[in-house]
Amino acid sequence: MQVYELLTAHYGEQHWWPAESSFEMMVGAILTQNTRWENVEDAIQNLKNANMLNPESILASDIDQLEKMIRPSGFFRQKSRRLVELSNFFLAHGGTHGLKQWSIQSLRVRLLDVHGIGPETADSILLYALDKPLFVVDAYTKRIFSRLGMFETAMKYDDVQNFFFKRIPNSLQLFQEFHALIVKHAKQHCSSKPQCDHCPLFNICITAGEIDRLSDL
DNA sequence: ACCCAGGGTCATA
DNA sequence: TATGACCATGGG
Repeated sequence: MQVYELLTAHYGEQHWWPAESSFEMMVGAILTQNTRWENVEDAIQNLKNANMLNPESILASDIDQLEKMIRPSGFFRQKSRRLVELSNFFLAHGGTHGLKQWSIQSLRVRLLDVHGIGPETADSILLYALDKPLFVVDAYTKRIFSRLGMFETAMKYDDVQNFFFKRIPNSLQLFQEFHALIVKHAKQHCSSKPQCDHCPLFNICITAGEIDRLSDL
């Protein structure tokens, strides 16, 4: 797909997800829900400093302590509960090694069954923590490609995902890079700038406010 | 003072 | 099925 070529030529290889372990990646996936990554980094650092970035410690801690550590990442009351759910799920399935034994589909169903894990969080975990090839759809993806006239913003998650499954090769590497590049582009170019210099994507700005203004045409 | 962020759940019609 | 409210902190 042409968008991928443009992005990768401009930004280079991303090598996502930024985490030192699979479990850390999963924690990050929960914490970054509708939240800037910079805030999540503070929360993760707090957990690391307290030696709490593992499922056993999270389950052993009381909820107040956990909430305090992840406060910078926002929504700390629901997210603390979600981390507990994640930890239970992680241990119940035999950790990263155990999880990797399952097929993509059964893993996805099980992840979606965890309270607080929706389609994007599930697919992110599958793609970046468990090395399962899936296309991750986020708000940026919808804005970029709807702006390019490929589909409507109102398309549902699974329909957008299938749109890409039909058009790009089924490759773990490609899926990992593609989503990372989309997020990279969103952060680097479209935060706080209506017009970007040397924009690799035809000056398509994809912040929430910008797309609303542009859609008035 | 306002808008937004690497979503998801729940209540309502 | 499909909207809307709500969650909460931190940066622009």
